[in-house]
Amino acid sequence: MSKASERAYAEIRGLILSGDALPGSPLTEEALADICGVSRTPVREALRRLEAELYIVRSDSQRLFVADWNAEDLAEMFTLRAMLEAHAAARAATRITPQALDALRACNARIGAAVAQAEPDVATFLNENRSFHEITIAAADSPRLATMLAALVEQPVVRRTAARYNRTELARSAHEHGELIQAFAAQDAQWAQAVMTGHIRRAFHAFSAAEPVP
Amino acid sequence: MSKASERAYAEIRGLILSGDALPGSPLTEEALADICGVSRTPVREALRRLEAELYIVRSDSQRLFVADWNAEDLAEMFTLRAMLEAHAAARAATRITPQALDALRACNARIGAAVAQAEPDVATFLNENRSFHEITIAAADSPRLATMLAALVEQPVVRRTAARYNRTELARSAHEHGELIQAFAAQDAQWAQAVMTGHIRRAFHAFSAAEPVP
DNA sequence: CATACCGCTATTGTATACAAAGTGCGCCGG
DNA sequence: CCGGCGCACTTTGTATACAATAGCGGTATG
Repeated sequence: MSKASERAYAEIRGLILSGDALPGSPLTEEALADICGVSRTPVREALRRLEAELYIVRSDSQRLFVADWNAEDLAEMFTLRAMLEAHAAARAATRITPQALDALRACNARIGAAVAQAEPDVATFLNENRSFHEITIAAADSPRLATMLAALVEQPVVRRTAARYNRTELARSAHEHGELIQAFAAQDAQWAQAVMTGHIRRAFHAFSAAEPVP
Repeated sequence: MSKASERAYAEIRGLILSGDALPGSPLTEEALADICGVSRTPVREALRRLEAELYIVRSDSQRLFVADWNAEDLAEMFTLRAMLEAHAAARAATRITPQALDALRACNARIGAAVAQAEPDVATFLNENRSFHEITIAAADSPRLATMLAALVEQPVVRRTAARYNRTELARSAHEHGELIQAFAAQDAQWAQAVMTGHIRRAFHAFSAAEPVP
């Protein structure tokens, strides 16, 4: 996607995820165009994409509203993500290159360091965690899977999950990554799948334990 | 999606799936606009959607080409479809309404009739089969799942699969639907999931047994 | 007082014009 | 003859103008 479209997408997505645009509230193309400082054309493209990713919904006839994600929707997202990302891990186990494996090791080393500190460096954790999962998904070598997962992995959700983790849990997360690396090194698809499933399911429960939407 | 966009989408998708637009061949917005008899604007929307569904790919910089689905891609599609649609069946098992269940029964009765004939009515089979799966997915009550599956269930692929089925296999397909209905009636999610998995996996192997792309 | 009809307005859909960017071809120089 | 540079053309991206449509409110009538 090109500059203006991308900007509009990021901007509108930000409005929704930050809560500035409340669930159920109407969105008009022109108002968004003004906010983003671009014309309606790129806004429309951004909206199509956001609609496909279920950030927004179309009413009876074509009016747009911010989607309302309830607890059940979020649970379903985690379930789908666990299924698909575990499948990705299984694929990656037999396809990953030595280079990618090294990249994962480096990534997880940085996560370990960030977590080991007296005051864990959550920002680094989040960045490296994202890289870790991105490398894994890339190693699965399935554009379809990558596309689907992209619509399922919401960084604000991940952030809220990590914010809830204490140091022990952050360390456990890093440990799970380590086990995943072992599974990859052994090219054991089942193992990788199981570890990833647990990894995501645990994140789900940590997320659910967090206070409701702020 | 509205009239012109929808038309462009259907038209272009048709070009690709019919083989009129060969894999790897370039597509230009203007040429497609001419073919569809609309302007570039709705064509662009259609292309975005087709890109998201991986019918087309974007080159290094923004030029569009017909995607090239090889055997591995198709296998991955079936695998993902089996996973997701089985999950949908599991959800549907505990959520389906009596009305929807009746609709499935009626649907499958028509499939049974179409298959029982000396010369099976494949057209009816395909229509009712599609309805059957659509009702199931709707009963799962997960817009996300529905969106994802929509990009995975290609009717031309289904058609080729069914064309390969002989009467015994068509009947077996109907029988599997019947078992799914039983699982739904019993509200047994695991059973429903297992039956659906087998149903799709069997379709995959029937499809693979078919001659390579004509 | 309720309801139905009509017309205005707000919003989305489509077309077109223009801007930007990339590609390929031809020309020139080594 | 080969390689690099530059220009023209093709193609995509964005803005804007116009068309169609749906929603809303007012008014008039039963």
